[in-house]
Amino acid sequence: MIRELFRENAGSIRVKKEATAVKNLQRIIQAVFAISMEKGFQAMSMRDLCTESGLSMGGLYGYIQSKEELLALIQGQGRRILERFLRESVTDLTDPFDKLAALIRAHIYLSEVARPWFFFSFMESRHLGKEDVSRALAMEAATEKALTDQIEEGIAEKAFAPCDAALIAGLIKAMQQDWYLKRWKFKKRGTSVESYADAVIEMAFSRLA
Amino acid sequence: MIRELFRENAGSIRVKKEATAVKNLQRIIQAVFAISMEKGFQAMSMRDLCTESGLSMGGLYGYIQSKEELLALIQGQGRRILERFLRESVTDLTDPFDKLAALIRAHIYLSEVARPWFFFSFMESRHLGKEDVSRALAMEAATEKALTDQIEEGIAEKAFAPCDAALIAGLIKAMQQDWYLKRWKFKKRGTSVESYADAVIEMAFSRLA
DNA sequence: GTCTATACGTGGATAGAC
DNA sequence: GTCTATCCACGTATAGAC
Repeated sequence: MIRELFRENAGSIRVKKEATAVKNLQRIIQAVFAISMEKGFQAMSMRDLCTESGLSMGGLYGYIQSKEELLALIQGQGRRILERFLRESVTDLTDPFDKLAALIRAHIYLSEVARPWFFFSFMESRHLGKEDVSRALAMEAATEKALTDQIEEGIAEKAFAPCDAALIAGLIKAMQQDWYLKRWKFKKRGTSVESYADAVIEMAFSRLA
Repeated sequence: MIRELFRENAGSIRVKKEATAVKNLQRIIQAVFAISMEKGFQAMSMRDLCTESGLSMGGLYGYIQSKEELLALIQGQGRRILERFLRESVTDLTDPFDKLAALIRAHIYLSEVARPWFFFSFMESRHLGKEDVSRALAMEAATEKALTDQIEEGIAEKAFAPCDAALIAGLIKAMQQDWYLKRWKFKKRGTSVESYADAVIEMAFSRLA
């Protein structure tokens, strides 16, 4: 995953030895997540990042060209994760309820696995450059559209009751998002990712049945 | 509202003439919301704030003691709004469905009226001092508990089907929050606050019936 | 490839005139 | 009560040694 990121950005990374570069990029990105989770990306100084990642200022700047570019880099990585997810989430299920459930569940599980990125992206993507903001919004719209399409398909097959599919999709998405936005809450309560996904699915099914 | 804020913080505000102080505080807070909405509180420099609010650096510091204190000030104001809301949201309705609907609706309407604060608070409260973070979390828990209690009451009266009230309350809250977190989306689609609240209520009712 | 040292700008905050 | 001018610390980014 980081390897891909290295290859795609090889042009702007001064360090050429792949093994070293991948190892350090990994540390840098993890450090960014750790610090941003606590104080936010804007408040993170490059000195903070050096301390946390174990690199020096000079070393760090061998991997990025500016703090802003670092933001875009991480954003890009996440976009790739999501794009792959959207491509691969086409299942061989046929029942509309099963298909919708699979879609809801897959997204929640993905956000559990890649939670640092989801959280980071939600909080920081507003601060990107104009172009990257549009791309982030496009990804957001795409995930929501996957839900909308699925609901409309179910309505067309008369499996779901007629309703405003886009509106319902938005509500489902809001519930999905809460899983990575409020993790501290769920952790405290001991809610598992499985039971949370089940709860969202049950809520959606009640509404659509 | 700003008047209250002035009186509660009179000790740390150098300007003593109420009319002037209230007017300027109003401008300062609006400016903070405007800038933070775009680039975030951390990225907002005090010079940005001066330009936007129309005050000079010296003038500005007659109202606050530090940038950090400004954050706490705004946070405190919002907390008062929410506290008052929670006190006043006790209705004279008796039907569990009606009571729950009223609670859901009231919160969404409040977040529509005081949207800048809700959005700001969601995005920036993590960056407060330890003590203020706890207070913010406590408010969050309180609003969710109001929902939980209402659901449990309905279950006890056999109006709602038995379920994990806290989990359902969390899902409802997630949907409520989406209204102020994704306003651009709803604006683009032309979704009205009334129809959004209706949609959330319908979703909740389907699940609980 | 990585470090240390440093340049240069901007940040928050204040002193003192008006 | 408000402004202008200024202080000093810290921010990002780079140059050059190793």
